[in-house]
Amino acid sequence: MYHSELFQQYGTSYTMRPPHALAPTYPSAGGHHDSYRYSELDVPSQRFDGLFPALEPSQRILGAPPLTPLSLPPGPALGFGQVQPPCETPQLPGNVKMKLENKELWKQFHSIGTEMIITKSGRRMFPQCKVSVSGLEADGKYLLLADLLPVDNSRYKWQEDHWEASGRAEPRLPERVYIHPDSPAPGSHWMKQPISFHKIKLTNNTLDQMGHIILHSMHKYQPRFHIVRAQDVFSRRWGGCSSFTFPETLFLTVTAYQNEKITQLKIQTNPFAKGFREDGMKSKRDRSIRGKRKVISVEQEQEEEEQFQPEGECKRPPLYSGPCDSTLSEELDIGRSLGIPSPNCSFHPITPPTQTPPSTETPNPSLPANQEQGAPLQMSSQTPGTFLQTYPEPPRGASSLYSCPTDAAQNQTLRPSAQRLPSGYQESPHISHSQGELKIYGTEMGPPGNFNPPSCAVTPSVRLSDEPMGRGFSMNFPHFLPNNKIGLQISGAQLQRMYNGGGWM
DNA sequence: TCAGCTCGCACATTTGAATAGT
DNA sequence: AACTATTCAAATGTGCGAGCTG
Repeated sequence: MYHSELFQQYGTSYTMRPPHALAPTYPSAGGHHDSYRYSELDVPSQRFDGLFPALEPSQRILGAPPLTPLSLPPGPALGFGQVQPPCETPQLPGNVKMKLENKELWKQFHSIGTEMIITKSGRRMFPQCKVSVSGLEADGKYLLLADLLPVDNSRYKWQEDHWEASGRAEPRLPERVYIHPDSPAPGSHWMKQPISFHKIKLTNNTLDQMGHIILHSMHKYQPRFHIVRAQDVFSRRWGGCSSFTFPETLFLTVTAYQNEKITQLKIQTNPFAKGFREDGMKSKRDRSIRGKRKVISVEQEQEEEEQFQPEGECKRPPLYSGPCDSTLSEELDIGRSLGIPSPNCSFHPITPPTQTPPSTETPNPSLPANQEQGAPLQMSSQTPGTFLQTYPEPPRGASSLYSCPTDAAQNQTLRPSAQRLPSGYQESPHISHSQGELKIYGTEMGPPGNFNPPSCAVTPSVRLSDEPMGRGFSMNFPHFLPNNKIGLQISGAQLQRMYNGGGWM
């Protein structure tokens, strides 16, 4: 689920950080940048006046940034020269861990230099981002989010057999966040099976209206994952956030594959590219007979199944058996058969600067504790050989959590205005809306640990109410909120505070 | 001139509705 | 009537390659 599906009326551009952290500018190697403004992405400020009455319109820059409900820590190596305010986001417990499930496959790509196709209409990632989490409270509600961070300020070029930097990066694009469609869900739900982000789509269309993640071609990006705690079903406060990155998931964006090895590995491992395998219709060997349906023997099919289908793959996920996003397994562990060397790269925690940073670079002393510094994402002039050596092994015992202190005092000041809620919202069976608040709620909760949505898909927002849309909106999640069992509320005050750079509470 | 991008193509997979069977 | 299994078509996800563009 993209944020745009949750907050349609605001457009599709939401940043993961408060606007003062956004770079309306062009980051340079020195951490300073020239002013740059995406005028075509500006959103009329009056659209947000109801939500952020206290904000100066001048703060609303770069593609409707104010509307993020998710003010997360800025990424590493972003080149921002602006000091961040102290983060008030409470941390999740230290035992909250995230693991990259399909690490071996990622490593295979990473060893070559992962390339991701981006298209105007949006392209899924392969390998997909698939993680498992632990350490959550079984009955606590959490959101899982993902975004993509630019790794450095360089644009890259493929030179015969390797990537090398070739000039400055394009101006930053509005950062978007992918919200896992199961969100929010109890910790027991997130922990019971791997969580797949396979529905993330990447696009190079800066005017994309579909909510896909907008990236520049020929740039390096690092996926980042967030676990955000929603304190309880009806809470108006959210609390706790942990962010994670995995170095082997770093990739270069392209509109056409540059490295033939990547092409072959994608074809060999991606089920959707089966038709391009050596025994497929589009193989080089068989292109002359294109148009004729290939007859594959049963034995061949079985052989393929054994070779390429992962154990327990859900080829046709049964309905009502749990969220597909969490159970779909589309990737294949063929690393051993391919004999591709695995680089020494592993889970890379986003470590507070107070702890030993796994980076080889000097942490920016001006950065406060709420900024990630642990990920040594700077890469430049790399060859496939050096591609692997960017991430040293994190020190043992390094925290896997992003953390920052809680500001309890400010928490107490959060008093979302009840009058903003439409009349009768408490009786509404689905979602109420108003200028300042989105309220998705229900009256029943299943037993802890027994969360089991009937379908993986979150239907794009469907208008339910007869009220005029105006600045408010109404949504329904028929797949996700059967019998109104799950609730989520975002208050205008919370949004505003997050926009102002505050935390989650 | 050319690197990079767009678009249409063919093929494979996924998805869900329709239908049949129990 | 309810449930399960199967079939089938539409939707979607792939890489390829020709043509376009700046």
